[in-house]
Amino acid sequence: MTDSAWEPVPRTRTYELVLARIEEQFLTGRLRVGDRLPPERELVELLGVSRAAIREALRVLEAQGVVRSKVGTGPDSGTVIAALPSEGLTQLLRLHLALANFPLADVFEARASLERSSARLAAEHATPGQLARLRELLARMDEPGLTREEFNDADTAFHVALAEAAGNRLVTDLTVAVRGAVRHTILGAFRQLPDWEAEVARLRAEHHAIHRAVAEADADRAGELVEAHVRGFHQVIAEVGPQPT
Amino acid sequence: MTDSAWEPVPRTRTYELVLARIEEQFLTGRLRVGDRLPPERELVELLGVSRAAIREALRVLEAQGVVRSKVGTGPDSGTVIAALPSEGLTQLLRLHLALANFPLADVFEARASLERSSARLAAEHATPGQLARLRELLARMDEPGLTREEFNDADTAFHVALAEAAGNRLVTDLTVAVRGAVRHTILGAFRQLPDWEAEVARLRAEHHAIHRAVAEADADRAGELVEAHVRGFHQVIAEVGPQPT
DNA sequence: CCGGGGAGTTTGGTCAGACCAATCTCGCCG
DNA sequence: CGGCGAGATTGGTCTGACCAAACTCCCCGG
Repeated sequence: MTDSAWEPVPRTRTYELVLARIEEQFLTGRLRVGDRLPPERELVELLGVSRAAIREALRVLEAQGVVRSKVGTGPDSGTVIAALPSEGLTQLLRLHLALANFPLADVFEARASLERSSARLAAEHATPGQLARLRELLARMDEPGLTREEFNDADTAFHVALAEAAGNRLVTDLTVAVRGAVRHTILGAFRQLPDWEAEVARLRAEHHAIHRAVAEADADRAGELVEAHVRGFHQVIAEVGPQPT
Repeated sequence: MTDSAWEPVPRTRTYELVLARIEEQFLTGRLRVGDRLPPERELVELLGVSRAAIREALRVLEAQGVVRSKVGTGPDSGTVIAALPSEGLTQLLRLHLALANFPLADVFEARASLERSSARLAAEHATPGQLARLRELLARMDEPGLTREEFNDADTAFHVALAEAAGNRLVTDLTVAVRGAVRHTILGAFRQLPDWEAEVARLRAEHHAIHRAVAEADADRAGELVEAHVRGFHQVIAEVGPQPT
């Protein structure tokens, strides 16, 4: 304990205190998803700080996907507690990706790991409805004449649906976020592909194989296939080189 | 395309426009980690918006771990681009955990998946220095008389070091974030354990086994051990029941 | 000549107060 | 009975001011 003795208390900013008060309401369960926060002007009186401080705190919560604000007097107006983690996660990942804090390879590595797990769980727990949803997205991707954007969005939806079938909300939101964060990168790479049709054919075949393994409840195979699918896709993206946004 | 036809453009708030401008600088590489943003008052003139709008945007970036602000005139004062994704991630996960958007089981499931991957990669790529770091943390955890908090922090550091040895920054930051987000929960559960000493002994043994597998470059075993370790720990935490913060 | 101690400057932090705009409520009038 | 408009509620934005931290730099005394 000789080092860092008497480290001074960091001056806390007002908006952080506001944030702490609000978080406290979450932890004690006094505020839950769907509830409305008091109006900003009321919080000013309750907490004894300026409206600017209140608003900065609310902006942070909004960026985290915790609240959503609307003007007006309606039942869903005002600032209400929402649960949109994937949006906040997406934005966060996207910025740090832009700042090159996360190499693209790391993102794909994480995807491979998470989605392998999703596929295994989905193979074990997927409901008929979830399997139908996967088939529906397979059909969508099989449609001829899709633009690269349309195909990618269906592709993303397929992987997200797989995560949903696994029944893990955190992994689902992470999947949504990661796909959202690299969307631009992927679309850029798609445009550079020497043979787009061949690539799409390969992706379609792999998706069908994954769906089959999941439908047959073969967790091991489903996991392996998804992992290989993600890695193979990364290979393709990496080969056309990093795209300037 | 019959539904949602003519969906109106959502009125964008000023601070979001500011955010977009700043993000643009990231994407084009004009602003990089370590650079300083113009002073708030200067941004007011550059972008033609009020200082409040600027500040709300900066708060968001700060919450995401993208910038860090300090008063004064020093070289590292002002608002500078930082790269602290784990802090933003931690806060985000913690709030959504508090709001019960993420069941604890989901968090542990994600951990199991990510850390299995980390262990495998670490077994393949760990440098001597990283292995030494792991040994150091093992020794720390072996010290007698540690408080539950001290043990948990060393435990967390061990798992983070493992992720670092795997060489994946995104996964490392996710690991830090997840551990930070459930720190309170874990400490609360620790206090309820019927036999703390026995549990610690088990954790120590498992950590040593993991380190051994990594040191011997046995990826398969390292992965299996970590996955089992995380699941077993979850079992213990879940058994003592959900703790009221 | 050297060094310490202000004064001044820069920069984020905070506040007060005002006005705008979207949206709903409710009662009046046709 | 129905529609429309006034008013209330609420977030969105701006202006302008002052505070406090932290550095720069120069002046004055040794």
